[in-house]
Amino acid sequence: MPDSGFSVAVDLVLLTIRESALHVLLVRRGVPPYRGQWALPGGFVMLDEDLDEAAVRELREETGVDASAAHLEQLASYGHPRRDPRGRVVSVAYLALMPDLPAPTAGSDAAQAAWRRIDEVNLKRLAFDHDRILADGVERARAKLEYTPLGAAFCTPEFTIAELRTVYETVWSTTLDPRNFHRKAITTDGFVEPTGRSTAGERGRPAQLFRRGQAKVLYPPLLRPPPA
Amino acid sequence: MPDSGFSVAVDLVLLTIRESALHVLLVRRGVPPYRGQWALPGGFVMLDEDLDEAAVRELREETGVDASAAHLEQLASYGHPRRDPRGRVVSVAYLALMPDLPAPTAGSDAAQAAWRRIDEVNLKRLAFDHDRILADGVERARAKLEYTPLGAAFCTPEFTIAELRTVYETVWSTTLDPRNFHRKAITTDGFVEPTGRSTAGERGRPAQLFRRGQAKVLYPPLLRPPPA
DNA sequence: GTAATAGTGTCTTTGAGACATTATCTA
DNA sequence: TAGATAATGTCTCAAAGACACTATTAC
Repeated sequence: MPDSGFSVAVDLVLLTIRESALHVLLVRRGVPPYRGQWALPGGFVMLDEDLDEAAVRELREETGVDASAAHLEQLASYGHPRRDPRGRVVSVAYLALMPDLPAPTAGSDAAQAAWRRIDEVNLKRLAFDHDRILADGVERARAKLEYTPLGAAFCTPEFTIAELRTVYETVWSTTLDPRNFHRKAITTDGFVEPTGRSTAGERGRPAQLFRRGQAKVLYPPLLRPPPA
Repeated sequence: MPDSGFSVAVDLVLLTIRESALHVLLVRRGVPPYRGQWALPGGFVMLDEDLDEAAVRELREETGVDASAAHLEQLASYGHPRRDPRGRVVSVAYLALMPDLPAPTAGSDAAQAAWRRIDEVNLKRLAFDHDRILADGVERARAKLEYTPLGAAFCTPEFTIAELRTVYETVWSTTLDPRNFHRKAITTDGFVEPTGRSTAGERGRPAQLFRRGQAKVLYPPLLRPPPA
């Protein structure tokens, strides 16, 4: 009775911040369909694999990134009957946030990979329905910064308050008052925790280093400036 | 190269409020596996069907509910290799919120359907991984009330502020100050909009009737009382 | 010293929490 | 009339926004 003719894929919206801009990792497809076009990295789920496992594996295989260095969460599933000309493919999209490591971004296949600025890539035509998946991923990331400490996922394990603030400013495309942000970061329970260490050798006064706090959710949240 | 041996199902977490308690619609399975056990309503996606379409269809077929009467959104996907003994089934779960219509809840199959109180059903063993799907659905509903006007999805098209407040109190298992809630509902842009009509024939002063506002998100949100 | 950046403090405004009072209906 | 429920108003407190100042480094 059940139709068993489905394939299941995972696609990754892998975001990072480099050169003060939000970037997504794209791969150029080396095989049809959409050969030569840019797409999100991804691949098919194997028959004995859980979805999360497949996402971790694809992250490693297609981008050379170890899952422990990134935050990874399920985003949503996309299953239009004709979204893939090869057949009936349901894609489970994952959102990954990571610091700007000098990651190889070396695709296992001959496909080339590249970080692209979010604000420039939206204009391009991505393969499949990946423009919509990307848009959903970016919006999820923006929303998550409001009520979780996950902004730190874009930073190295130890970071300064100013670095964390630029993450927020970059992802939200806004500017935030450094003093108010500092107060919010310090006083909100479980947002960041001090390491005791400081930066050195930089210009200006050394900054204290923090790591991500243990909170799952920020209370109260750190809301984006209203759209108006 | 892609494994095509997957089946894809949709499962529904259909929530409503009746008798001052949050209820979920469950069906008793008439066929193996898990015969005789309670499960979320759901079924397999057909090969020419989009995921959302399948969710709407299952909502109609398994519960007799028309999608226009409910709020329906994708929740998450579950794909452990052995979550279904019949084979490799990936389930795309949907969350549905609806008013307490005298819905037939008549399963198309011989399966019986029943509304169960959330606080009582958590103890029981549901089929498959449906206990986890249900928990995720309830948490999503609780969170959505904070920053969207979707609490109104539990109400009839026109409702009073007091009715909307009891929705929040029921879903969050808390009590809210009627006067503060009234102020919040009225002054938050796009939360509710007046119809001009009022209740009549009830005890006490008649209440104004409202319908759901147009806002996608509430700003500022209406936060749950802190867990502490 | 100067320039640069980090960190702290204060005032104001907005919004939520606590709570009293008035308004309008049914019985 | 009494009883019930709706709606509004006031005071207080917590937290965000705006903004000035002090602290600590490199040079």
